[in-house]
Amino acid sequence: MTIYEERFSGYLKEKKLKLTPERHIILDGIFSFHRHFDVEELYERLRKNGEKLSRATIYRAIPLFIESGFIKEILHCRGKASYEHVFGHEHHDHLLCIKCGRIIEFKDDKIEELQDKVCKRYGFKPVEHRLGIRGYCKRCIAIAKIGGGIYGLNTIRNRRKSRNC
Amino acid sequence: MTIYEERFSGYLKEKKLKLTPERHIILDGIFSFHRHFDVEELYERLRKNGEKLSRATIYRAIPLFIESGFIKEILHCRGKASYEHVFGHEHHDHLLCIKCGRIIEFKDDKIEELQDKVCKRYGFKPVEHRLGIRGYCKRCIAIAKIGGGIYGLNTIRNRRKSRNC
DNA sequence: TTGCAATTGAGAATCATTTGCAATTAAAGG
DNA sequence: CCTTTAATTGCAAATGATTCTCAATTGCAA
Repeated sequence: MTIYEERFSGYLKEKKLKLTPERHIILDGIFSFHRHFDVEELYERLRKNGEKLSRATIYRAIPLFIESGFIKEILHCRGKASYEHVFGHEHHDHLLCIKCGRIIEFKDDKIEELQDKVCKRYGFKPVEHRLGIRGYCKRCIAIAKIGGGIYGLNTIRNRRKSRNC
Repeated sequence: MTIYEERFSGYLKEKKLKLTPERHIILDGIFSFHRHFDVEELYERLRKNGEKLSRATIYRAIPLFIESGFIKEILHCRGKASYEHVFGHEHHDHLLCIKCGRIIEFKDDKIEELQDKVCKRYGFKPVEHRLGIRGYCKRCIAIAKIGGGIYGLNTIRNRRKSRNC
């Protein structure tokens, strides 16, 4: 039993919830993959792995994983929620391209420090934080330059087409 | 013409977009209301005001307002996006107490600066950003010290009911 | 005034997420 | 092992925010 499994089963017991095979499968799926994921991706990955379970079960399990601190939701894009696992990983923040949807991770200790300072200033005990910057990524800027500038018509049209984030 | 109308019309012209009566109505609607709003609320408010325009037009205008820096998206809860206007208001970030729900606004220029630096590092052009720190506020920490601990069952249950927003 | 690309409204379409329900099952206590 | 019971599942239908389609309209540059 991995440390996550142990911790998760403890969490469930405490809440009088059941450790079902499905939840086990989902947990493994989450921790066997080290990138952002959304429900559909997770579902398909598990399916390809031969697992049998339904989307609904995953949707129903997500809040449990969030609440127990295993995953957290990161920025919404294209009307879809994305998650990443958190347990045992270093914290980082995100740049989200509102044109192509790309997510760039970054980490900046100075920013973290300043956040702690702010918390101290307010007598606030931080548990987690989320910093997301939306804008245009390098590649989309380059493409836009050919087509007439970052804020050209193309950009706006494309953003609309791609369900602006 | 108000200063935001002027600025918005400049923005549109630059992008070869049109300043339609509908966009004007939406702009006024946004700035005549000083709280968070979602599209449905804005739509109904304008309707009650006797304005004739469709939801679709509002949805289509939102990206323009975001991109031109007039509003920003503040949270996605239960599948719905909320916005607040920004123009003429200083930017601020949030401390969110996960026990009592209090929101404390703060501003830190140093953090903003560092964010810009990060963007430069990645060749990223920021449009807007969001920083939210979740944790426990001063008052709740004080209460917890007397009572039974920060993580009361109610807290956890309520968080689940509200879908971890 | 004209030409035309941008915009609009209305409702249909989309698509992620949620829910109702009947059948199944984990887990606690015999 | 057996029973009991509330939790869980899968499926499909429902929901609900957002986007799209398209014909008709309109802002605005020339």
